Amino acid sequence: MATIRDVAKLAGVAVCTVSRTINNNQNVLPETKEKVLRAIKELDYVPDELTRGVFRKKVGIIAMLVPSIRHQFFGSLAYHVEKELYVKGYKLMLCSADDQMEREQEYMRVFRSNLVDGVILCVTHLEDSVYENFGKPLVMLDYQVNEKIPVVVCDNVMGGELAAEVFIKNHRKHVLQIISESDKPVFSLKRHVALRAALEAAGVAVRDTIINWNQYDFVGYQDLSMSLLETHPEIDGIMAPDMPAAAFLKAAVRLGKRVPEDICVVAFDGTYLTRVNTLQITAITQPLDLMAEKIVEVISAQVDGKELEESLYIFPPTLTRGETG
Amino acid sequence: MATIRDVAKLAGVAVCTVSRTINNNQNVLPETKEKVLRAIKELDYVPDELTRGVFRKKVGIIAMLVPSIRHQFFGSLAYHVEKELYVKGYKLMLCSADDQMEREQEYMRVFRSNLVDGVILCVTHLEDSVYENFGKPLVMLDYQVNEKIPVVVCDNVMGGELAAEVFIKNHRKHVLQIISESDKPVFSLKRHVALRAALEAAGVAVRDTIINWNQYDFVGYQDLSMSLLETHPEIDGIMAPDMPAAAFLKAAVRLGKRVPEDICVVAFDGTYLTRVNTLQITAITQPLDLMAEKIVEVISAQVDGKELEESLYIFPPTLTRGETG
DNA sequence: TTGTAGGCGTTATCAG
DNA sequence: CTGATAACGCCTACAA
Repeated sequence: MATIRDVAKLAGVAVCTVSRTINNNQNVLPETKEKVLRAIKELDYVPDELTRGVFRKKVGIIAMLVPSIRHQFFGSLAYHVEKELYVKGYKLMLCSADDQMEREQEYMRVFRSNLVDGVILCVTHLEDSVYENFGKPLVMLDYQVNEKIPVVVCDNVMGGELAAEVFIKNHRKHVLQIISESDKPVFSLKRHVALRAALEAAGVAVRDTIINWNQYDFVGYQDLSMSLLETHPEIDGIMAPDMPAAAFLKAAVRLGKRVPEDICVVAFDGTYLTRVNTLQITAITQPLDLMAEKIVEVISAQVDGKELEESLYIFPPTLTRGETG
Repeated sequence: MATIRDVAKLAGVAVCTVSRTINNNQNVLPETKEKVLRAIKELDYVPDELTRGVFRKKVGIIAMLVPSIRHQFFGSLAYHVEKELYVKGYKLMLCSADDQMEREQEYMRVFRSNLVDGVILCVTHLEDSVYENFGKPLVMLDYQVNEKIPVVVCDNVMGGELAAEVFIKNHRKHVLQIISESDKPVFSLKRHVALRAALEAAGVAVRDTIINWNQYDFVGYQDLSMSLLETHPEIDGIMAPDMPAAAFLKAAVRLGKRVPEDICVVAFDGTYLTRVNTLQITAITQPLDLMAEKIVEVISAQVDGKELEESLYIFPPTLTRGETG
């Protein structure tokens, strides 16, 4: 790999002239510039972004840490985030904690070593102090450590209420909600509180099942849903994230239940997992494109040293009517 | 952010002593080491991996360029790749070309700027010379430029034949295969040649529909499948990648066709998209875990300057019997 | 065992 | 407009 020195030598100019040519382009005689560009082409020279990064204290990479790349929700979110980042000239470094705390910790360490300019955190199992003392631009998705660390999140209360409406309109009596276990007061818990409140006010019974994210893949959800529906045949409505929702739909159909007459399924998130099924699943859809836009706006503003006006950005979800409720 | 100098000052030693403490740990008096470690902790010092990278000419990051992060196939593959990379101490930088050549090109440029140690390429729309003159460790997934650039791929011929068997056993007469358009002689085309050969030998008619990856999302596939099945009611078998396969299944059911009696669906890839449906889709499953293992082995061997014994690694797919054929 | 000096590839400063 | 020179933060000789 050619260095800037090689280019300078070949072009017969000083190193800094090459540097100027690559960067500002100011104060370089057109013919000198021409010579330099020819040498660059000749040597197939590409500036070392690593070294540049050392100097500028900025590499142009934003990291995004997710529980697992496999989850379609994060795949979709990452898709939109990457798109927005690209427009601003950043590259995305997508990292998967693989649902392990140890790896989450290791990644947080790596992020602090200047390999990235900022971090989008979709997973927050570590101690608050880790985030408080992180020392680099941060955006979180489901948990607010303090007012200094911005959060972009969908309006979970509204989401829970939208779901409740669906169940009420369908005259449900026993609704089951699948709750992801959490060691912290994350925003997504609010949807469950809201759903319960709205349903109980309407005289509907609500049952909670708490699950561990890292314990289930689709097959696991399938087993869980089968046994739950068998044990509790009274259940006539379910709210769950997309993947478990699909599993419950599958289980319900297998058990001979009619959908939506016997059982309603409402998926929370609304990725295309809710559409691939023969029956389209009714969903509370998070506006991932808008959220991604805000996430990128917030993280890049911080990288540029700007002050943020708010620290909490809430986006309303929408109800996507499907055939399951 | 504290630098190595701050640590040295606080610990009352020279900079290089700190460096040695962080790295080798050789030839440092236990008590000196102790002092240094205390200072590191005190200052919450994290070495600047950027600078280290400049020196070592290695950053510990491997990039993976995919057509689009949204595609579950690449999400799953990335999941396994990341897992293997992590074990070897590498971080993954997952990049999405978003099905645009321009972005593919831009990423290839960035990759050469030393921000990554090697690249896993799942998308290869550029001129061969770009890959030939890349100058960094490379692994490709579906296209062999030359014998110097290693390829990890699933046995597409075998995959096509496995699919053909399914159709033949089900006594199909008119099979449709969905082919991704390609400007290059990629390996995945072989599955279609193999399927056609095997089916025609058995007297089964084969129809091809060529699609453009970047033209369809699930809704697009749904429209396509609907119109194709309506226009060609004689079709009684379909081979397609997971997502279009799911779309065809949905369309078939909507059109009142019985599955698998009236129409068989075989998905190629076998990600969990084939499992979330009420009917599990029969699939030709690529061994992504094994492939990822090999990919990482091959890329890291190159980063370490080792010579590769082979340049083509082919993995047999397996037939996952579902309920659609 | 520890410290000093020089270099990695760039860029900014300040002469010329 | 262009060229030395120092600096970024770290690491490896080589010297002490």
